[in-house]
Amino acid sequence: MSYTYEYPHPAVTADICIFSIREGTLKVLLIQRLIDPFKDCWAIPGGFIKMDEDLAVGAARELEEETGVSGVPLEQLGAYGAPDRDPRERVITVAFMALVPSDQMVLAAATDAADAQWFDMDELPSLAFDHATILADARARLADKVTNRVTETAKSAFQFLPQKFTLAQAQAVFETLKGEPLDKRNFRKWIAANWDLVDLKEKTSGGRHRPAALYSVDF
Amino acid sequence: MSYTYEYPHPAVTADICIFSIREGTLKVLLIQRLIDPFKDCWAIPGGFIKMDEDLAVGAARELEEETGVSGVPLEQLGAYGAPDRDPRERVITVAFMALVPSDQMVLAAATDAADAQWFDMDELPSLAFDHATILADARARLADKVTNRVTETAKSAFQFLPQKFTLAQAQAVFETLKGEPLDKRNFRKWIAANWDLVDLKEKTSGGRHRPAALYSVDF
DNA sequence: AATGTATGGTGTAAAGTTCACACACTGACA
DNA sequence: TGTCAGTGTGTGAACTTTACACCATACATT
Repeated sequence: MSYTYEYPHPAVTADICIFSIREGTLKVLLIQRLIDPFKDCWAIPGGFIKMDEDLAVGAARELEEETGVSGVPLEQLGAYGAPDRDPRERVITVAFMALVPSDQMVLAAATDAADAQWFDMDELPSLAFDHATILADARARLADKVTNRVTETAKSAFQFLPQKFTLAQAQAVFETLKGEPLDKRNFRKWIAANWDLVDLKEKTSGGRHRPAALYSVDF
Repeated sequence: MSYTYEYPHPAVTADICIFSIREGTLKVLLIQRLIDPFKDCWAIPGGFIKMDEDLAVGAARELEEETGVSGVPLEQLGAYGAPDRDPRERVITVAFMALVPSDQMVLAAATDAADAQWFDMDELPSLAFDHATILADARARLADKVTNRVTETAKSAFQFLPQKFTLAQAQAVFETLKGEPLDKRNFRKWIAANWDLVDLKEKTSGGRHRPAALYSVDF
């Protein structure tokens, strides 16, 4: 089967930066490429957009195919289209990002991928194509979104917390996402002002310290 | 000549929202389509990306081809790719926006365009494809950029002012771009704080009122 | 010459936001 | 009963944002 056009057409892909928190640090999901170009190289997951699907839908499909995750709010970062970003042919990619809870995830290396792994954002391997640029842009956007406005992205931060959580746990999550330490008192004021926290009137126990109050969040 | 691929490829275009101020109101440059689909319909200028050019370069080329304007800082808005946005074939477009001084512009209807005209943003015709959506997004972004940060976009606001201008003239320009009235005293504080205004020690004359001080701006 | 009119030009106070910062509390454990 | 480790709490300074009203000056009109 082949497809013929009167004028040259670029290929269009969607690439998705999937962030998560594991072991208290910010991770990104990368796949190891099975085929050239950049065979064996690590890359952010993504793939070709089908002719009858919307960009966000295609990105979600690729995301689900390669990681098993669905239902995450994808945010578009923009299009990346330097002429030589793919050595095979002209490929324009539309980048998306998502923040997902990693415990719901089944890592399964799919087509075109030898492996799929979480990488610490501080210890990235060298990446295929211009993925390092895309990922850096996504990282900056993530930090921006998470604490500035009450967005879908910020909501998903709570996915890293158990149903009942302490404010210290919440602070740790937001610090990881933002990439910088936050002031304890200011953080508590912020979270109380911006989210609907429910004081569960329960306390943690078992720590060698004063018990912490447990909260849940309503959206 | 034809181009054949193993898998189907979408076409990729760049569309550019070109804003300007004419007669004190915000205008956008539209072209009237010469060919189907949407023949005779108005649309934002744009065209197909060449295989060897960067997205922004392609957008700049289309912009120059269709309007004669060059050297404007284009800002990417994002990709729009609903499967049915173009009835012919799958077309994904990358939208850009720019703010240009309209007096440097030579309006020349080019290939695919029967006419090119400035439209008042408050009196838009119905637009081809999903251009109404793109344009609405661009409008919102413009209002955001212009007064919030000292960006390239904000710099270009001064292109609508003569070299020597009064603060009232400047305020009118910024109000037009932002789409809402601004407080006179607060505006004067803002512009003095954020831009390097040079007091030319000259005054306007001829008006039936008190003369105004003239300024120029250094970047 | 006096008056009207149209625009130019100026300051301050209140409200809200952001940021920095230090110490007492309490349960677990030894 | 003492120490450890993390919990929990309030205020002031700096800054930003917003609201708001009156006199000044040139020209035109009478």
